[in-house]
Amino acid sequence: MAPPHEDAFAALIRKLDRLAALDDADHRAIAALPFRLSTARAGAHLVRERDVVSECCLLMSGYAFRYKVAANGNRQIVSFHLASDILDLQHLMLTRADHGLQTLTDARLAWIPVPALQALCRERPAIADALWRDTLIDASIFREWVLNVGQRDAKSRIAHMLCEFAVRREAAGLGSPERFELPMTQEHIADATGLTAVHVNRMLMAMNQEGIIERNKRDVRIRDWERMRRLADFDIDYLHMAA
Amino acid sequence: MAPPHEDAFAALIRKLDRLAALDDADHRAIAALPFRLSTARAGAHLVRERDVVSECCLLMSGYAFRYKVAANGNRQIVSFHLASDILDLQHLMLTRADHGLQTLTDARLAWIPVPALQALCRERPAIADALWRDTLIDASIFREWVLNVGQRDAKSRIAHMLCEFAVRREAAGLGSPERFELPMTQEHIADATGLTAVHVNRMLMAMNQEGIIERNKRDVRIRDWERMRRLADFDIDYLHMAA
DNA sequence: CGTAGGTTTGACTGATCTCAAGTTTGGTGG
DNA sequence: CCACCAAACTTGAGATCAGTCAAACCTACG
Repeated sequence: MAPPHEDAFAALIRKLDRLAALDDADHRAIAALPFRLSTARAGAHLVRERDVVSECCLLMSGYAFRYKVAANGNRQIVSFHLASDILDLQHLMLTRADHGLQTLTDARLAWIPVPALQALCRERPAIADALWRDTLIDASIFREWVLNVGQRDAKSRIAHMLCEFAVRREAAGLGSPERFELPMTQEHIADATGLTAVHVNRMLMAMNQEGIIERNKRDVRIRDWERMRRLADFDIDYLHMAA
Repeated sequence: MAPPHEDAFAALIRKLDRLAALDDADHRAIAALPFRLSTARAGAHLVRERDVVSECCLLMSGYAFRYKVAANGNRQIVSFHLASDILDLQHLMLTRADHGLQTLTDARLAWIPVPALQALCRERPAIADALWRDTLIDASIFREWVLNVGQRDAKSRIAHMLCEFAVRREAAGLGSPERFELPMTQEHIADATGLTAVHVNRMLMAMNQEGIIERNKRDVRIRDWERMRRLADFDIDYLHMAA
C-alpha cells in the first residue's frame, strides 16, 4: 500500500480537479501543502463548538459528521462526510467554530494549517476557485437539508438522506450507490433528519416491507432506485456535480 | 436624496469593510463595478430554480427571500434578506440556481455581471476574501436553520427567526432590534420555520399573552429581550459578526 | 460469556396539522 | 371619500404523524 498521505492528496486533487480547471502547477502546489497526520477512533471529537480553529481537516479515510446542539440538549447533524472531503473549510475565514465535528468510524486525518491554505489561495487562483466552489456546494446542501427537515414527511426525509449518501459515496469512488454499508446508527439518521431513532427504525422497516430497500442492520440495498428517488424527492442538481 | 446607486454601494462597501480589511483602492474598485438598476414589486420573482444566472443581485432597498419547493408542493424559505445584502452570491461559481429568489416588499435592485465580480476578485484579493467570508456566513446561517427547523419546538423556532431578523436588521443600520415592522406574512414565517400559518398565528398570540412580545399585525415590539433570547435559544455567534 | 450499544416492537400521548368559518385590513376603482 | 374585494389574520374542533416510555432482543467485542 502506498503511503497514506499520497493516496488522500491524490483523492483531494481529483476532487478539486472536478471543481475548477487546475493545471500541473496547481497539482504540485496542493501536493506540497504542509500537513499533520493523525488517526481517530469512531466517535472521536475533532472540533467542538466555539473552538478557535487554526487547521483545516482533510478526511483521508472513514466517515465523519458535523453537528449543532440546541439548548434543550437535542443534537442536529448538519452534514455527513467521507474520504477526500475537507471538513470545516469555513475556518479559512471564520476562526471560531459554530458547530462540532465528530468521527462516525475510525478515520485517518490530515490537518492543514489555515495560513498555508490561505497562501495557496493567493498564489493559485484556480485552487481558490475550487475551494470556494466547494464551500458553495456545501451551502447548497445545507439549503436542501433545511427543505428536507422542514417540509418532507419522515419516510421521505430518511430516503433523501440515504440517496444523498449513496450518490456522494459513489462520486468519491467508494462504490456502488445501489448497495452499501451505512457508517451511521439509526440514532445518527434520526439526528440528521429531525426525527427520533424509534421512528427512523419504523420507517426503515416500512421501506423494507414496501420493497424499496432491502436491509440487514447497516447493510442497505436499494432495490428500486426510481421509486426510491421519487419517495425521497431526490433531485441531484443541488449537489452541483456537473457544470 | 442622493442617487440611489451611491447609497447602496456605500452600504455594500460598509458591509464588506466589516468582513475584511479593505483599502481605498478596494473601495474605488467596488464603486466602479458595472451594474444595471431595476425595481421590483412585492412578490416579484427575481430568479427561479434551475435558471442559468449571469448576474448577482444586490438588494438596495426592501426585503427578499430565497426558497425551495418540495415535490408535494410545500415551499421552504431558506433565508430572508434586507438592504445591502448580495443575493445569490453563489452564482459567482454555480451557474444554475438551486433555489428561487423573490421579493417580500417593493425593492430596488442592482444587477452586477458575474464576470465583473470574478475579475474584481482576481484583482482585489481583499474583496474576494470579504465576499467569500460573506458566503461562509450564509452557510453558517443555513446550518443554524437546519437546527432550528429540525430540533426546536414551534414557539422557539418562530422566536429564533424573529431574533435573527431583528439583529440583522440592526446590523444593516435599519433600526432598533426592540421594535420593528415585519415585512413578511405569517405564511412566510410558517414556510421559513416548517410550520403552518395557522400554528404560527397561535404561537404568536401565545407569545403576546405571555408578555414576551407586543404585537399589532406586522408591528412587533420585543418586550423582554432576555426572555425572548432564552425562548429562541438564540446565540448570536453563528452570525459571525465580530472577528 | 457478560455487557453495552444498537435495533426492534408495543401501547399510549401529544404537538402540530387540517379543514372550515369568521373577522379584519389595506388597497383600488367608482 | 366610500364601498368593495382579496389577502391576511384569527379562532375552533377534530385528526394524525411522530414522540415518549418501556421492554425485549441482538450481536460484536472485551
